[in-house]
Amino acid sequence: MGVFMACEREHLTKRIEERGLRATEARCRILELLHETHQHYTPEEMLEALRERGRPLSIATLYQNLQKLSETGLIARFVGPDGHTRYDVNTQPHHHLICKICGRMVDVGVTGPLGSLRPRALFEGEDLDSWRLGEIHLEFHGVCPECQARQADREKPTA
Amino acid sequence: MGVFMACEREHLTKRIEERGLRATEARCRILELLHETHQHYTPEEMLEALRERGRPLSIATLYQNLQKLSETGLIARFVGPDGHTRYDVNTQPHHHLICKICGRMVDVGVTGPLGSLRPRALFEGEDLDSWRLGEIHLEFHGVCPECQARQADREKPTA
DNA sequence: ATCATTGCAAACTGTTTGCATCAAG
DNA sequence: CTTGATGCAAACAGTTTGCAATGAT
Repeated sequence: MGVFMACEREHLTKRIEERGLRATEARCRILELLHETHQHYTPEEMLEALRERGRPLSIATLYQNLQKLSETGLIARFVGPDGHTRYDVNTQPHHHLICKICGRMVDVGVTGPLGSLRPRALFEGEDLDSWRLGEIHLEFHGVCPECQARQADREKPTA
Repeated sequence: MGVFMACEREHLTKRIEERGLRATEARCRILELLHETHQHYTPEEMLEALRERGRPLSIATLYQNLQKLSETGLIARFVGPDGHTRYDVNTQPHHHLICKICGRMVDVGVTGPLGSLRPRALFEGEDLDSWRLGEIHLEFHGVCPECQARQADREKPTA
């Protein structure tokens, strides 16, 4: 990973400047963090992660940059099921796989007959047929490998 | 609707007391609002709607009651795609149909082969096979009949 | 020299809490 | 009369903004 960091930095600089923004330290470090980890950080978590990786950012600068980066389409803002605002480097449409134990969220695609799913009315008098339908966004819920292992640990020792 | 209001009130009272809460005016009025409209109100919107329907609730009382009602399972709290906390009388698992113009959200079921959908990894080294998969939650995005009409109005007059 | 960016502090929004008052069983 | 509910005001968390200092072109 460290091997192509310098090259990454050049690439990032280009992508940032293409959008008419100055490629400052702060912006490069934010994008690096997101690209390297594929995680969906909250601003608070990002602040912490950036602090650990070297000199910290001011909270105002972080928010200002998250705003610029997302309004120029370099990152995507969304609100997780926990209600916290999070950011994703993956600006392509995609789905989410969410661990119901630890809350970890992974970007995924989908295989299967997505196109044949249709909404079905739950209340009388609701006219779904007149809606013009578009994209479907999926949330897969499950338990991640790490949390399965943790559950297994908790059961076996006593057996 | 007004016909079985009194009966509704009795029914609500019973449901509230079953959960060990006192069936106060405030609680009945909150549940009535949600049951009658099937809407997904934010606290702010609820305050406004309740004000219009008669004597207003204090904001603290509203929040306190939304907390009690959702922690006892009488209503469900969730965070909409706009990031606002919303409440739903439908505590059964269900999906959402969302108008991408006005943001209106309708509870729906689904028809089609939901069970044959599988998440697909988007990054190398991501091991989805070891996840234990559970429920899938769908968000159908589209344009509601009202917004389609509004769009049509905007186009035709000039033609 | 100019204009974007930074970062402090203050403002603001949505939500929760402490507490005195009030009302229901 | 005891316990839960109400509602004001204060506290709080997350986010945005005004503005002076700084940095990049």
